[in-house]
Amino acid sequence: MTTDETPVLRIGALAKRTGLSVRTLRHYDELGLLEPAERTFAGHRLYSSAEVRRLYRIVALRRLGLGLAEIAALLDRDDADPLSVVREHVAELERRIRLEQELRDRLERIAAALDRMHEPSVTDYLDAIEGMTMIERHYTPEQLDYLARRRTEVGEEAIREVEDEWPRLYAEMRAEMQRGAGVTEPRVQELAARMRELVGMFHGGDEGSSRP
Amino acid sequence: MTTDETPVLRIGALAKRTGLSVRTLRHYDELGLLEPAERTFAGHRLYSSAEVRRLYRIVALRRLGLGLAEIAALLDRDDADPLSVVREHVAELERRIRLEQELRDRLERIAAALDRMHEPSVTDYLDAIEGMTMIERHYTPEQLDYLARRRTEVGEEAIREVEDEWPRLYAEMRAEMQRGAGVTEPRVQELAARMRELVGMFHGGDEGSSRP
DNA sequence: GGTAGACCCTCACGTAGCGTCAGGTTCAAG
DNA sequence: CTTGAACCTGACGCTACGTGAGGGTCTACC
Repeated sequence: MTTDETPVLRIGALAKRTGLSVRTLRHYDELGLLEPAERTFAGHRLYSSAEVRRLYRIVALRRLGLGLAEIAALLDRDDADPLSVVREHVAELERRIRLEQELRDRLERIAAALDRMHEPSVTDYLDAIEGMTMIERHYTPEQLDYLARRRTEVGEEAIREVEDEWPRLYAEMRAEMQRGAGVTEPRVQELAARMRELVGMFHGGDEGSSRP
Repeated sequence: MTTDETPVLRIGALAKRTGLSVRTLRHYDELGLLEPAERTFAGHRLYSSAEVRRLYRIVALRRLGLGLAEIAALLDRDDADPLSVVREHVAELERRIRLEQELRDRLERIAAALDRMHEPSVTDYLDAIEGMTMIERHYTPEQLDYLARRRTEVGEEAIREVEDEWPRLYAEMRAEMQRGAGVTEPRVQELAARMRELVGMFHGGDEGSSRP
């Protein structure tokens, strides 16, 4: 694997190197979530560094509790911002570590009590179970807010883009028409296409990614 | 909830207190894994402290990666040793914490590189993914050994039981036959049944609990 | 005592994310 | 060339619940 995009890992090698299963990687390919860079003549999958980078993000988001469909939607929107996934992942790890340390301490107290032939209180056990479910609860309210805000910001960016650009496009279009340019003129076509693009950002932009 | 076995938690209360779902608790009841202490006249489930203690062990063993059937088998065998589950659980938490700290450190380096507009190496990403799968790998070799040793010890107990009892059974059987007793005699039938039981411990004892 | 909403029951269909297997082709080392 | 490992596609199956339907119970309040 070189630092450019030369494909060098077959599916088995990638699976072994990452600890994932071949079945998992094929599953992701089937879903269009992680497609190989190319295939050999025989149909073998070849993965390059871009796929590895994307795979990191997939697995990290899985660990954050997102379903595969959600991950696909998110990655297709966010492919320019790899840093945000890493940041979230770090935050999640720190949360887990903290909760696990608390739970471990709690369990050590339970173990000490059992060692002394004292039955721990029921509350101890209930707290321990609750600690376990807290650890496995993937989204804190803060994280959900963050993701929701992210979606909103993308929406807001689109709105601002349209607001900034539309008057300029309109003014240029008007200038062209006052100059007597026809609708087949390349510049007019260009302006019209961009205007259609901006309009399309509003109608095709929201995919409704609520989790069942 | 008092310190004796008075049932006081209904299923919703137990679910809320532990962070588990009502559905999960019902599911465990259906499986006979965690049965309520009693039911009200209306059929509501009532859980006491004994159930809470058992539930702790169930959830802990789930976190260790055992399936529910395996947990049932293990708990039915080990109901006298709650301390071992706590111990294993502590060990698993410490393992996870250690791996998560390593992964967090690794990710922070990746984030720093991305911050500086440097693309991290592919090896960094591969290592990160591997770190994630290591964390989720439930059984360390030591734990597998421990569980295997546990099963072996149970097996050895069965062997000893047969070795101790068989000669006595055989001697009694011989005495009965030298007395002229027929095979239909109750005592002879009893002895034969016990001998069949002991033999069956060898052939029916191993459930092949390998995990796919 | 009556009411209303939260909580409980059983039953049962459905699912996400793979695991496993079958049957066959390709690749790489000896 | 041979052989065994690695790869392909296709497809059935699984675990541990989630969800909804339809109905009864419990508890607090009027």
